[in-house]
Amino acid sequence: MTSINTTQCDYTYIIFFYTRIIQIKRYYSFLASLPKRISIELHNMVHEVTCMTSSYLSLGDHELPSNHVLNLHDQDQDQDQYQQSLENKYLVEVDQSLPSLTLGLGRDQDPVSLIRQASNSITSPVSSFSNSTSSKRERGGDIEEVEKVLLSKATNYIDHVELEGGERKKLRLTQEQSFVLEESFKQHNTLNPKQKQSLATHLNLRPRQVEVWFQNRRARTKLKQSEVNCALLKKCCETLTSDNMRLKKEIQQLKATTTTNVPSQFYMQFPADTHNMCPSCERIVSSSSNDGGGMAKRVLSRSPKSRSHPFSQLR
DNA sequence: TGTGTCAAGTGGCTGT
DNA sequence: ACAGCCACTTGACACA
Repeated sequence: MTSINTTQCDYTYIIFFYTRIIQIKRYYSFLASLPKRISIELHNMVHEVTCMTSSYLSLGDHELPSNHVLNLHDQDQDQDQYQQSLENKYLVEVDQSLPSLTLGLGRDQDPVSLIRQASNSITSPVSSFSNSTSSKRERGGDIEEVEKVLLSKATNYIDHVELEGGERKKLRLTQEQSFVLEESFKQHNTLNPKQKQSLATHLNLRPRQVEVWFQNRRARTKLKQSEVNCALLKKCCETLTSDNMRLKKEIQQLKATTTTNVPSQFYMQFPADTHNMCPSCERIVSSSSNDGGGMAKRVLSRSPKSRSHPFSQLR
């Protein structure tokens, strides 16, 4: 229906749109099984591509209404209508600079600038909603990269069909998805690319989403662990404080006793009645044993483990 | 309405 | 240069 003047087209430019059309068709077959509302979104996508390419894209049995088929001569009018209709629907990221053309390349636009425009309208492949462009995962500019980005973009339409007025909608994982991810996390808390890809395929998520889930899950685990450690340290601190108090009292008592009954040169040979081992660090803090050993002796017989500090054990 | 949770964005660091 | 990870942050959402 639209005549394509290939002499004016860069081959890259053709490949770009052709790739996108194929991807959308691929997604359409998936979406065909989903509720009508999702299908509406797909038609919007198709419409977008139609706008961009000015060529009619057939979707098998689900053909677009005739008013969705663009004509080179009424693009501007149709563009306005399209923008208007988008505002009433659930579509994401309506780019005002949506390329109005075109494989036919009329007016004063050149293929290179158009393809740049199209690429710029595509946000980060890792972001479902953000318009920010600073992601370091967005590197590369060849067709293969563009293809990946487009694929991601198409997926975003599926993931976020609930979007209204361009607002960001939070993705909630289903119980099944969470369960599978949890089970996987129990087996290995990091993923290699193959595992990531297979999980993503199995759960119908993007690999990036699986990756993010694992990152957040590791962070949660770490946070929980540090809370446990904190509680443990608090307990240890309380024990040490009370031991310290008791020791001070006992020292005072000892001083009082020894100064009256025993010559000072025998101080070190007193039974170490008031020392025992700290359960965590195994340092001698006090004792209630009557084994007859002196404090010096007990300190010397300290376990080699005492070199490791309780705090380090908690790490 | 305040708060907690969680998916996702961002920037820095590190290993290859 | 790039990928992967982490710490920190943001924003949507659920719930009391």
